[in-house]
Amino acid sequence: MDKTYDPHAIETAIYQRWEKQGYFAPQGDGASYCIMIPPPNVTGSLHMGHGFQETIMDALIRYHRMQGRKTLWQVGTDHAGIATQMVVERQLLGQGTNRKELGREKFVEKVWEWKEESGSNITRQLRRMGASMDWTRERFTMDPGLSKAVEEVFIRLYDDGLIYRGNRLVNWDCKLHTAISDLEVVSEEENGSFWYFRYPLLNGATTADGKPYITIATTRPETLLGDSAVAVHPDDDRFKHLIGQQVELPLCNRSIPIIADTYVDPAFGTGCVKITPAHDFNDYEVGQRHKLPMINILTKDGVINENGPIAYQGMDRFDCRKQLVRDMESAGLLEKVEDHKLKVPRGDRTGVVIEPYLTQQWYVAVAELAGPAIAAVENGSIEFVPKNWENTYFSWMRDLQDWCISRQLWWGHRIPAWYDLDGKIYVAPTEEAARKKYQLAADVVLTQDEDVLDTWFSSALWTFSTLGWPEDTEELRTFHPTDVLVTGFDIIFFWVARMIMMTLRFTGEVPFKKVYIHGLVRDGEGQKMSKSKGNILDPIDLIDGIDLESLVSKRTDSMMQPQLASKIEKATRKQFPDGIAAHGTDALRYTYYSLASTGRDINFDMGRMEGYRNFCNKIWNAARYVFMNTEELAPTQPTDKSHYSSADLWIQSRFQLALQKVNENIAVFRFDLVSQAVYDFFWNEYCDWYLELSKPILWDANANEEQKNATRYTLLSVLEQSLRLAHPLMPFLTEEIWQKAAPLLGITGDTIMLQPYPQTDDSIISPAVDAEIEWVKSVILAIRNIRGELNVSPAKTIPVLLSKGSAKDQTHLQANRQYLVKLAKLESITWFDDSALAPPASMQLAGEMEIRVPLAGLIDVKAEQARLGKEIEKLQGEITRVNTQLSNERFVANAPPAVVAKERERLAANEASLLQLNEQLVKLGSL
RNA sequence: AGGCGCGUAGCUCAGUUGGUUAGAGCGCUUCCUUGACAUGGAAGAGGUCACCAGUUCGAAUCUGGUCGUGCCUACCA
Repeated sequence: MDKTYDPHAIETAIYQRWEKQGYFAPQGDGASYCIMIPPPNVTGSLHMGHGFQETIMDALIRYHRMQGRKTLWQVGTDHAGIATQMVVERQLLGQGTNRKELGREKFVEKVWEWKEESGSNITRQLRRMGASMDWTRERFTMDPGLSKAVEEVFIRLYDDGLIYRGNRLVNWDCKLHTAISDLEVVSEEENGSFWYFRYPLLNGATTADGKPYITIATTRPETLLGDSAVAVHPDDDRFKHLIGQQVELPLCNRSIPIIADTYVDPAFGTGCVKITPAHDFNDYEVGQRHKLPMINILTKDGVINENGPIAYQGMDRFDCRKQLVRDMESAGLLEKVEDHKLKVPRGDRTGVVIEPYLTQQWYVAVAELAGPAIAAVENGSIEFVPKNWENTYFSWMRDLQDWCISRQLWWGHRIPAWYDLDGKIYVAPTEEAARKKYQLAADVVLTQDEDVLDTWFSSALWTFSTLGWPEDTEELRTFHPTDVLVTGFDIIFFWVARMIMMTLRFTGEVPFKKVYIHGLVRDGEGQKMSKSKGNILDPIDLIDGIDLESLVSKRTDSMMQPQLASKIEKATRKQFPDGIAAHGTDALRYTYYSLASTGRDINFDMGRMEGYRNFCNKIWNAARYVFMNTEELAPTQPTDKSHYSSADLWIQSRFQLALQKVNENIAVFRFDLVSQAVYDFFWNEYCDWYLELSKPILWDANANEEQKNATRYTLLSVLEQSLRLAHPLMPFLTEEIWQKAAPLLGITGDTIMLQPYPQTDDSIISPAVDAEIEWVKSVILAIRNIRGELNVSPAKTIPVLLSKGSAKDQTHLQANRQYLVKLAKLESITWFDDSALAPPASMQLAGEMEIRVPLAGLIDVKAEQARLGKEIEKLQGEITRVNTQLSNERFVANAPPAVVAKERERLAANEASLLQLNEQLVKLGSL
């Protein structure tokens, strides 16, 4: 084995072997365990969030697979209607054409081409992460099986009256020419203006203070063209008398009524509100209440249409705004303009301002679906982790609006609805089926609806459509409901809630029993990663490494704002002067786990990743040591337990404790604690102590062969178990080493992946052995402390004198003398029954036992006095604290007896230690 | 405006139902190339647990409030 671990040399080959051998497929007859991947966009690429998510899922999958469960990780991708269509449209633009020129059929063909071409990108990256998903079952939301499920669901919901067509206001994206759902709109505060317009009163009416006009305030002047009324609050004394009067709508040559509605807040603005039912959600409601005309003034492009005055027709909505304000001003009707902050709704894909727009769309009536979906979480059939997300879920579900599912796109599932010439609707999978279902005469002309379904409609069916529904398949029976959904909070509404509703409706089962909600991956400073901030990290770059120039150009390529680019370049050069080193997949994964505590975002820390890369290297080198001692002569399992040294028994016991921690924490998704348990055990116990403790035995010419064999066996078998313990977290490294370790133990099996996970066995846990090795450690630490504090060269062997210990100390000493000599580098160990006879020395305590390193020629008395002084001071502080505590009667009376007893013991022990140290100090002083 | 989080070492984070001297990694200081590993080993330094009040024998932990900070939802034309 090489001296340094080189992940690059092994990872890809190992993965290819796993996949080729079919290890990712469900196996055996165990209880099923299934996770559905949240399908990434088929044309997308892997980012840090994906990396994190897949890493969590893979650990769960590998863990349960090794537990003997029949495990399926269902993989697949999403067609992502809007995102994908936009990418292809942009490409076409580059080729000097566009989708309209191509026509629908050709365009969709192009998208399929692009999907085939780029679709493998993200799946290749998933493989690099080591994700053990069953690629033979890869699905795509638009493949035939899933499309069939989509049709089936649509038709059944329609037939049940839960899907309907309606003419109402939607969020309209003027760039995409499609409706989008509320969830696809992001509102952010922007600087705008508040324009105060005067609407002249007609028929000689005046306001309470005698003005011949009323003033309204608006943030969207252009909507004036579609006004149907002006509203005031019914109890507003300033305007009460005007209710029912007419005002002139400026520039439009028509008059509109003044109406009363409690929607108006008299304290805001002027207390008068222009009402534009066709272009504002609130106004729409008011319009409905008062039966006002809906005047749509915009085309699908956001241009003023024929309903506007001629002067504005054909004008873009924002140009119109400017022109209209100018015109109002010159008409003397602009009272004032104020700066105003307002939330502007924008499409999350296009970034253009969304218009409330009146169109025909398809809707899912969600009320009936929501009930069971709420109940499933209430009664615990579905559990959120962390639990507090359930509140978010409830609050959203209980105030659910009907779901607009039609999109005016070409890429997606075409809506299975046909219209005859009268516009009558027929819903069926095909035209032929429609004729049959509705018994239509052959001469009835049918045309299919042009729209496609919202992408989330098909993803809502993901858990059961991927398993073959609507057929009653073996897979469905075996793997549904799935065990856990691992996803981010940002799509609880988009996806999780809708999956729950649809799955309950169509399978009668919950889609998953648990929902593990993880946090967002941010950069080391807690900033959201984004292109414009230039702080994006690519998981693949962290695995393979990347040189500075490539990183800079990657981060600054295709920047919209060049001044940002130079800033990003500078920051990048400062943060990564040498680029990013290769860390390997296992180190990246481990970093994710270590940061994956629940209920908070993850600030990705490069420093930590380096630490875990080092951990990988540590494992690698520990394995080298083990193989050095076992390769030539494979150890055999000891026939008698007595052959084991106390260190052998200790490390076996410690392994069990680590295993317990791992099991407990995986069950509650605490991967940070899982990773820490493995790290602590392997580095701080196995490497730091056990490997060192094995040396005195293996290198002792006097030790018998049975003892040596037992130690070599323990070295190897604990290593092998540790590899299995860690495999779900670091699959590649563990596989590589296991391949070498397993044969030495006579283990047959082609891969660690399919080996059983280590089994807990309480009989291996031994508090007595644990205490014994703790004793050894404490003595060694005490001696090392003396060495360190007093600067004794580590190369120098030193004598040690022990005294005042208990019988137990003596027993421990006898059994473990060799460990002390080797690990503390001792020349001799002498037991003094009478410490008064001890020569001048530096002293440390291990319990009551005094440990002395004679001073002669080694150390200066002053330094030793200072060291003792420090110890004494610390002890005194502690004694004072405990004394105060114990002299508090109420503490003694109220605290549990065990706690009081503990404090008393502590006081006694500290006082004894203090006495010993003081004596020592006096002794030194007399020199 | 409501809702949910967060605030612990220089940095990134743990800290179970209140109960030893509040932990880890990175960074820092000193020493060490000894036969697994310098991506290493040994020994250290470093924290008024944001602030205030309360409950309690006892609070990083529970309650209330303040400040700071992040996100989500709904929004006033």
